[in-house]
Amino acid sequence: MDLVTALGQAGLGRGDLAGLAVTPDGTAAVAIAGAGWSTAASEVARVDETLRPRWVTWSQETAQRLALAGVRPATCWDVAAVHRLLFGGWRADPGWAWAHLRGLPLDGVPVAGPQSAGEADLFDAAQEHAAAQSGPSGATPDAEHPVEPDGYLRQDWTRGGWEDTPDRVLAWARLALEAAQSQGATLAGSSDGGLAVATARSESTIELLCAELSADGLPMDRAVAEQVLTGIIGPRPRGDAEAAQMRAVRDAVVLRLAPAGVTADLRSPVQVRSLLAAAGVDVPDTRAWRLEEFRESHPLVAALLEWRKAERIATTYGYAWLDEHLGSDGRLRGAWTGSDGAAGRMTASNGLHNMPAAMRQAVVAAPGHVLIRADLGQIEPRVLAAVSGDPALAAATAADDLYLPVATQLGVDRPTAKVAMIAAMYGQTTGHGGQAGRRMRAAYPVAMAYLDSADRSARAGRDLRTYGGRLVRMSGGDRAPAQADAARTAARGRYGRNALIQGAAAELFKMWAVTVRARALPLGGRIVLCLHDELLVHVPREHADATARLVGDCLAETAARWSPGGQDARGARVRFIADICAVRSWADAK
DNA sequence: GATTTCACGTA
DNA sequence: CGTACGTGAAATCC
Repeated sequence: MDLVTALGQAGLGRGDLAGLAVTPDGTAAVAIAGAGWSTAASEVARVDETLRPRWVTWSQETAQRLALAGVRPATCWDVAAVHRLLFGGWRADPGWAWAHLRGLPLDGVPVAGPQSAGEADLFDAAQEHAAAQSGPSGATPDAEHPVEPDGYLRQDWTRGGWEDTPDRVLAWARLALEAAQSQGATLAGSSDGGLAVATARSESTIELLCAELSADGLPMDRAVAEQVLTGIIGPRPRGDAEAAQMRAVRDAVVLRLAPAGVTADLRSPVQVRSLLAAAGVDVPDTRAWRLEEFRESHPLVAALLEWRKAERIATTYGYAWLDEHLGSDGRLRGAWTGSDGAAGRMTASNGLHNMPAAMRQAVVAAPGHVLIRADLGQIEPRVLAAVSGDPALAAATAADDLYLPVATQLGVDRPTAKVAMIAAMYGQTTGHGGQAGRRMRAAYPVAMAYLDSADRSARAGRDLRTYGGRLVRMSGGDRAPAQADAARTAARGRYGRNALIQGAAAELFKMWAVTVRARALPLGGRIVLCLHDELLVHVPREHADATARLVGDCLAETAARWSPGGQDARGARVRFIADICAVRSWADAK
């Protein structure tokens, strides 16, 4: 009997949990209550298309292995992602997550997984060693049981030693299922269980998207990228000598504006500070925002700031960057994570999240395709309205430009209203209060109380939870020093209020993104970039309009589920808006 | 050689 | 008008 039939007969239906483990070579195991199968990744795809269960995985690694085999499941429950939601922080290896679920003392967890690239080699060596030791007939006693008598996961399993026999792969899948069921029960019992479970699902499925983003990459035109670089730092040098000479030429442009006889290594902040002092500019450090006020009066400063721009491109986003990360297929690739350690935003490496704006013109759809660019408008104040349940602020979200009704309400102009709102959300350090600030308290007391509460808790070292249920740890670690001075205490308060807004915005964004991922697939649409409040979807040109509409529809649906409002005591419905357009190049947006 | 600091790109 | 992240080079630590 094939797997689809067997699972169907076993009663596995849409959305039901099914444990899934995949070995590096693409062999899979599927576990449901009371039964399990060893199979090929391609069978996982067939089951997904016909029965569409929610696959339970330990971490994004499973999705990465599936993506290599061309398998892209619709949904999952990722134990690591849900662990980060429930318990905060970044660490989420199986042994660590398991100990949390079982309520075991954390100092007893046997050995952490690899925490840095530097340890990867040791980790691999340990894996090989374990595999060599077990051998064809050398299974150690209890090797088939991943759980120790004391309740912790066995060290050889958490290190990856489960991959050597089909039975062990299956046991690992079964254990993931068990972990997920435990996590689900915990979430369902939390204060807003419905939202928490929904958040756990989107935070999980984002891990599938991350694996796909890493595998697919961002479409980029190498010739355009090289043109951009040529315009800023000159043509590609032919060798190290030429590169050094071009650097020297760029340096000379700045240094000839220095006082006679004075020179410096422009790459050394200490020497730059001395150089500036010799030119009559006395600054405590040489950061751009500090130098900005001297740009007009001192040509040396202006030249230095221009030099810094070019130097940034040359060192971080130059030809070496293209050579290293832009594939011969015209895709820029980096690793993606579904949630960072603080508020749970997505992160990406290799410059995907901090590419200079000038380079956007090189981000171009493939022939016959377009990019649908969608970015959320004024996401943070709208999120504040939703998570705090402030009826007056919720009413203001009806406007396309939220700051206009806020300005009217406060009796100030729009720029003042905007500054007052942002100061309230993130905590100002200068010019405390002010008239606009006092009026904010009067006009939006519920929202302000929400922020004040977050600020107080954070300063006191009490943990916070975002609207969707992510734990933001403020206790322990150096985030809450016993003898905090006033400045550090205030910084913790700002961190806390920011984490609740940024974190909730990230949760809404990810729920939107996984919805778009699912709905755009039949049109051939693929998300190719997530940038905190902005999505890029790569889609065949003939489906451009339909995809643009779909992205907007997905936002409306997601917002309605995420922040119901209207029919209950929460008050007015919060409106979320997105600017959506179809473009050939990312730079053409707006 | 590893870690910290400075600086700056993105949101 | 604050927070977050990732990166690279210099400075510093061990």
